[in-house]
Amino acid sequence: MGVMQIPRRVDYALRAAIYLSHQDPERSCSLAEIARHQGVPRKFLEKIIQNLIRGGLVKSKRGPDGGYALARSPGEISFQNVIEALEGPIAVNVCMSQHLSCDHLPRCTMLGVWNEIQRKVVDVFARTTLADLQRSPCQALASSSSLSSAA
Amino acid sequence: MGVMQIPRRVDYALRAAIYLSHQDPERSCSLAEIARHQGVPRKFLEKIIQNLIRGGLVKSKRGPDGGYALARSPGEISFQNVIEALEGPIAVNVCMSQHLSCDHLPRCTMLGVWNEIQRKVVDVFARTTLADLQRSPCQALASSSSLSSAA
DNA sequence: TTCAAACCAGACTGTTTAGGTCTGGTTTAA
DNA sequence: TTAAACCAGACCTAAACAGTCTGGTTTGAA
Repeated sequence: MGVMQIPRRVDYALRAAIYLSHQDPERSCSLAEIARHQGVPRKFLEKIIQNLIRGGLVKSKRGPDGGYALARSPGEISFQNVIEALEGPIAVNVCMSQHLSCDHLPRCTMLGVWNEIQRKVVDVFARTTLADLQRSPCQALASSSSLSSAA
Repeated sequence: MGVMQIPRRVDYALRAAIYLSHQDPERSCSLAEIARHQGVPRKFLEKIIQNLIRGGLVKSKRGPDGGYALARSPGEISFQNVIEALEGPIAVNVCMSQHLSCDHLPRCTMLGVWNEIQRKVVDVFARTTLADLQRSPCQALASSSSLSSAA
């Protein structure tokens, strides 16, 4: 079950970022607070957030009453930013990653298809920011037409 | 490297199906022939093709001079058919798979995004058939605009 | 100044998946 | 009756996944 499925850690990172986007940006949220609200294992989340810090998306404050806050405004943090802070560049097939060389060239007829998927996926992740989720508390059944422009 | 990357076995299955789509449908292609032409490990490919057979996409002929051929015309075999024969239903996040239940509901604001990605990915895989690849031997640098209609 | 609440860093671990391989069948044309 | 081919499933190794553990360092406050 689940080809092309995003890993849990990415889901957790996005949850954390979204949580922070709802808070006062001046306030530091402790790890425990975020973990509790999002239902994510505390220590695992800690490691994940370090990636967001190294990626410049989150800033931290140490010491008592320390914690985390977004380093930029929610409108300036895209899903792609979060995902790539953890995973590096998105590549739906191996031929999409390493400098466009496919060892089965020049006869691989699939490249166009991978290209199209890649483009569409990255497009959604790039255009969707944390700010886009701040309204709409639950859109479980919506088919998200409001988020996408026509490709 | 490679979040949301399709596994090698899916790539191999598609290669094999595409290879068969180029052959005379009455002729049986041996495993060795397919493996050689597509540069896929022979025994691994054998196991993969069994999935395609169980999925009704490929038929086999046993005995000397036996082999494999497509069970339907190339225009009636989509990427989605091949992928799901191996992997089961496509689900870009866990909440997309198990009967639309996300344990963080009703507050998960991401569902709309996953939904959109899911829809776009499945759309491409569903609309692309083996017949679409029979012309265009190499479209490495094309951005595949001919394959997609506007979403 | 010392305590403790918080973050930081990296080693470690158990389970699953990926990507194959191996062994031993069964079918069937020559 | 042989051998070329497919069939079926157990097996294997390495990596990835999802966490946990241990032991730091920083810093506000008593």
